[in-house]
Amino acid sequence: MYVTLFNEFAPATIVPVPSRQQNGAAGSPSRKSQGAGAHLFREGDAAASIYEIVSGVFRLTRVLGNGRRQVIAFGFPGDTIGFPKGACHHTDCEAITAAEVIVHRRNALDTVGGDHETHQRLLNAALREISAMQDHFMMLARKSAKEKMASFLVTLAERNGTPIGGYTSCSLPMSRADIADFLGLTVETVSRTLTRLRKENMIALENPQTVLIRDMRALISASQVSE
Amino acid sequence: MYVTLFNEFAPATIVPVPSRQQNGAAGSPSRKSQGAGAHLFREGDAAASIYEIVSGVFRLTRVLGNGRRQVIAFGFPGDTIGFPKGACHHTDCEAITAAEVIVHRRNALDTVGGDHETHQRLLNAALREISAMQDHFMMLARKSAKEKMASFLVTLAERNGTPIGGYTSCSLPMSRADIADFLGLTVETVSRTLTRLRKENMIALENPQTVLIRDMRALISASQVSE
DNA sequence: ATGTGGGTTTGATTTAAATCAAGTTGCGAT
DNA sequence: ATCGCAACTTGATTTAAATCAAACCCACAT
Repeated sequence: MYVTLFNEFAPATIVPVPSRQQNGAAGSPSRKSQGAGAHLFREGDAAASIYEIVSGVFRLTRVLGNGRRQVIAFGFPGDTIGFPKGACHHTDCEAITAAEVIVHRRNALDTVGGDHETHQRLLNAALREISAMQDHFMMLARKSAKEKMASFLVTLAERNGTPIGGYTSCSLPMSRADIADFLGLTVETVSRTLTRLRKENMIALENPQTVLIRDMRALISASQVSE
Repeated sequence: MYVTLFNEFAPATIVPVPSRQQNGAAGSPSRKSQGAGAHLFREGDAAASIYEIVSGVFRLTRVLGNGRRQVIAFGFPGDTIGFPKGACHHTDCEAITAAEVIVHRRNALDTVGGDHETHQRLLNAALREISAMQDHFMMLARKSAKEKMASFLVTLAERNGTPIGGYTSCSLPMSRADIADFLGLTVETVSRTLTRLRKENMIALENPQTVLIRDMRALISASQVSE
């Protein structure tokens, strides 16, 4: 089994499950803190728990033979990271900021006698995830660097942004390399594309980790595949 | 809800479910024949059934604003195509050869009182699918045209190939355009890459729709990300 | 205060794949 | 047979992004 991470913008693998599941035979959930850079788990680890992100941001990656790496998804507070599929993880999961998670034992999932409703929720989450991943296919295969970058910022803003005046401010907790490996680009291209969006007055960079979206309409239209 | 198609090589959305589910309250499955080019369903259609492919090959696609198209997966006999996620399909599904499917009503899935084991199987299938899709991310984002093409042929051969002497013969029921839209390339690049693999003696083209894999070892090594 | 080094930006150049543009090939219809 | 057409292949050229290379910026440690 293998559920990983699901949210709107992440293509992928973060399951937003309303916080509950305190009771029942599933065992009591416990809290866990993670420093920035600490791994929640690694590819190949036995998968025994499902984590609910309370605070902080996580990054899910897969590594390819040589150096090539694919960032599968980013996980934000409210997302849940779980992992069925055999018994071991297929991705690395690392906190990119200090973070806190709630740990649920995953027994409830594989026992056939387990919680029916939990099952249902998990299945729905997995299916939503699949749909989101299909969108990300388009992104990776058919979008230009500018379209990718704009899409990324738009979804990040929807998820993470705070309104400032008429604008939206949005922090980029992940490095340029992470963004590049998520979008299938290089750091240089990510950087260049950001400056390009800046020069076109769609965004401003308050500092390298904070973008101000100055023209959401234009950004959204740039995120769509151009004619 | 939204399960679509899952198999090994398809990144995506074809669920290989052992043929059963004849009994129970789910309603009796019926057969359906499809001519080549006929749609099993379209994006936006209400999703009421799950289909099991008996014969033929299907193509699952998503379309982007202008002409850009992404082929999400190909479905072969033994694969099952289903569709939760709200109540409507998020992809087009078209038979690319004459085909036959078994139709299962999908009631069993959303009813909480439904078949527990079916649920479990579906969830597992979805999770396997997610894992496969993550691999396809790598493919789309990080592989060269040659690596993509080689990967495609290798998985197609595993799934579909028939041994001929020491070689493996493999039919390509889909058009070059389908392959291109699956791999995130253009038709021209697909064609050129095939000739290149041919000139390197890894494959031969018996005719445009049939490849003979002459050196599987080399093809597999070409499918991996080069140093 | 002064290096040191990671992360980021910018610039010059190369390159893989896209695009533009003809040809083939094979097939089904007249 | 041969016409017309769609699918495929091949060739020439362009282009977006990668690569190679050098600064820049800033936090942090000496």
